[in-house]
Amino acid sequence: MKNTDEKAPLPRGGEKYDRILEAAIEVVAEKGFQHARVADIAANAGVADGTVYLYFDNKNHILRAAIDSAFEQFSSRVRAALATTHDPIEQLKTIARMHVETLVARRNLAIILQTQVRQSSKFLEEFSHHSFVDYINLVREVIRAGQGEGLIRPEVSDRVAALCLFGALDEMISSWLFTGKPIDPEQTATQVLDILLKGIRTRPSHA
Amino acid sequence: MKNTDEKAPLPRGGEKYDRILEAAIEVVAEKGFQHARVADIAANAGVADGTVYLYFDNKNHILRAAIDSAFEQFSSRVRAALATTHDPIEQLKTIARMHVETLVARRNLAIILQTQVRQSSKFLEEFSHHSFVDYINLVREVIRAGQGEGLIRPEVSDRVAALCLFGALDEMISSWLFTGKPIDPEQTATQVLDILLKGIRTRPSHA
Amino acid sequence: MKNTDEKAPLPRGGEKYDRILEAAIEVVAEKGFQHARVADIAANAGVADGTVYLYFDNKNHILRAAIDSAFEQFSSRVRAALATTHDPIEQLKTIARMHVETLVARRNLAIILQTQVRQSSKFLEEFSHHSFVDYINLVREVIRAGQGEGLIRPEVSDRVAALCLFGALDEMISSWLFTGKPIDPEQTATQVLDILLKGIRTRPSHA
Amino acid sequence: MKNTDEKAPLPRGGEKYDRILEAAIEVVAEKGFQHARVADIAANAGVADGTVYLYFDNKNHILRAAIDSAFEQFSSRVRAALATTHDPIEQLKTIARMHVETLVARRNLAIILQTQVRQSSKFLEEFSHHSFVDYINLVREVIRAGQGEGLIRPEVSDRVAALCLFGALDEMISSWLFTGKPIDPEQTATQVLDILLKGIRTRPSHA
DNA sequence: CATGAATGAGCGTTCATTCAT
DNA sequence: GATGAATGAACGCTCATTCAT
Repeated sequence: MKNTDEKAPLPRGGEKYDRILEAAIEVVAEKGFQHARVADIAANAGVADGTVYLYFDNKNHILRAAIDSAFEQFSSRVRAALATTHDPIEQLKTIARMHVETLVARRNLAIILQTQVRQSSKFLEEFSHHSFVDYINLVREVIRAGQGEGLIRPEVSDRVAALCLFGALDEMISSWLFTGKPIDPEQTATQVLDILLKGIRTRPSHA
Repeated sequence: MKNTDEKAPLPRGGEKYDRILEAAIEVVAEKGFQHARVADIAANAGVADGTVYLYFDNKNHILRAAIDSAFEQFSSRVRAALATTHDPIEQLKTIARMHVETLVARRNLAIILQTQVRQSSKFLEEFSHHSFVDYINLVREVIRAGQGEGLIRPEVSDRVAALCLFGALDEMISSWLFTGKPIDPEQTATQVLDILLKGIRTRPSHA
Repeated sequence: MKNTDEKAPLPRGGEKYDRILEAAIEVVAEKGFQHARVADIAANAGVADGTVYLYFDNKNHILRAAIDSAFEQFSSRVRAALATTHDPIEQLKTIARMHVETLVARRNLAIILQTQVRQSSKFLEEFSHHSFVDYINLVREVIRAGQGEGLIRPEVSDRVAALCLFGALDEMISSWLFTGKPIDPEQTATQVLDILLKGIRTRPSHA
Repeated sequence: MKNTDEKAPLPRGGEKYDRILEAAIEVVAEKGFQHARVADIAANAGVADGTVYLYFDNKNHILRAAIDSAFEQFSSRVRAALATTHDPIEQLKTIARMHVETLVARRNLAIILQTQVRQSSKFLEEFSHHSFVDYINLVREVIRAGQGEGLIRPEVSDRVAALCLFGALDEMISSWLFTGKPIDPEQTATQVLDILLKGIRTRPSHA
């Protein structure tokens, strides 16, 4: 006889599922995860408190699902965009631009990524860090391709380069959120990439 | 009748004050701010629960004081180190190395800076974001000095460059904390700075 | 985003509401407001601690509601009783008798009125002093009616007379509670009213 | 061998003792007993927190001593005043006048008597209700004297009459404290006594 | 599937009291 | 006697989660 206590798997989609996810992003961005009450999220999604638990195991899992979903969406959009060119340098530009554009366009998501993601991986039961690693790997591949084509210095670690790019872009977003000053995604991405590609030092005259 | 509601200013230092601060850093790094109970911090500091409130207004202020104090210590140590050379490039190397070294040496502090600082400035009553800005400004000054001496490209925004440096270093620390793999601060700093200074692109032959 | 901070109005009645109110009167009469724990009240009402907060904003409001409700019930019962006669003297007798009878019958309520009401109006957020004033006004009207009919001395202030009546009755109740000796409501009311109506002085022979 | 754990009796007087008592009356009148912190009282008296415990067993005892002392002072002043005449009616007038005058002159004390005394006898460990009974007995004696001289109706209970007088005066004070309107002690006492002595009813024409 | 009333564990903070100096 | 830093028990309130309807 099977253990009938096993819980049926929760529905991974559906209209209400999405509404709850959207509501969670909104409320968590507004108040932070700890101060976002499940009741708030439910109210914002237009469902009863208990309904939330028909779609998610618990509060932590809502945030986890929201972050995962955001990363996945972003990752797949980037992958799609990368298909339009084979020039690794152009691809890096595309990544940088989309990164900034996406987060500037979805401020709530940006707030959550800035404030909650690091929390998540340590204190919420391990959000699938997976999707973040995926994204970084995407960048690393592009860099290695660039190295293969002789466009990027071979002695540079693709891992370090990818982290530098991500970290720099992230810091620009962070600064935008803190200062509140509007930024131009195109220009911001260009500035960061310019530095990453060419460095800030003046070219040694004829070394 | 004297107004007995005014609170005497709390002691800013002293043996117990320091013990509580240290305990807070340890416990918060371990469990996260929300799950760190005041009772945990008190026990860890070897004082009674109520004693904490002889030194801090409330739980939030403990974390705030810990972060502020960490930033201040770091900032002043960096300033001191910068005095040993006047070469801006060398100074940037010093900053990068000390940044990584300090956080690798104080893992708990690194965890808090990674996981709690962004939270703090948004959801706890504004930790003095001040000390962070101070640090960024320090880097900007060095960069501007480098531009003045013709060592750094003048068309680069010192603000963007400083944020890129900080973001990149931060991401390396973050990656270290997540993966758990030990890193060599010296080498890490060198790698990041190499990229920031020279870029990742191969030198266009003789364009 | 909807403002999820606005609180839905709490239910003003219902079975649980009443049970909590009754429990509060019992516990507060027994231990005093300050020593009455919310947990005590909840246990006494047979509900969980948190349930109390589904019906009342906070501990203070429970007491407030209890006092208000008691005054209102009493006030309306007295009003009803007054309709049975139009003789102001008889009406005063009715008021006095019901006042003593009601509180003797509900000892817990008497205790609360004696010990908590004055507290409430000064230190808890103003219980609706309103219902007390209502009661005093009722007495004043009866007295004025008596003056209109030439039954009560016109030079007497209706306010002072009403306060004297209330104060005297209150003191009898207070004395009963303190000494613990049983009293006969009918007789007590009669004695007090006799004094209020005729005074204690012997009639000056033929002045 | 005697039990050396016995506590030495606390000093019942002295400059600090009085200062603490005065401070307690002020603070308790202002904030209520429960919200009056021992630290407030100590600060107001200009002594250290711990010093309070050199003179009083605990917080409750401070209030108890304050109330007792007030009643005793009042009682003895009244007794002295009563010696100036032997006419019981005049004596009642004196009592009424002094009662109102004293409390109007010492508003803080009036507040405490209104709000804290009833509390005391039930919830603070029995303040010496004694001093209150003393006061009531004083009035009863005067009334009995009046009855002996044929000035006061013999069928009236001296206990009830005394309680009526006290209750009525008390209610006038209470009304003053609540409404905040200034009152004339002389006139107030006269009005109350007029009612107590002659009643509010018009004299039956020639019954 | 959906509801939302009910639950109760959990914790930050206060403050009367003590005692080493 | 006097001090005031330190103590730690006590409790109001919140909110994630459950479950009868």
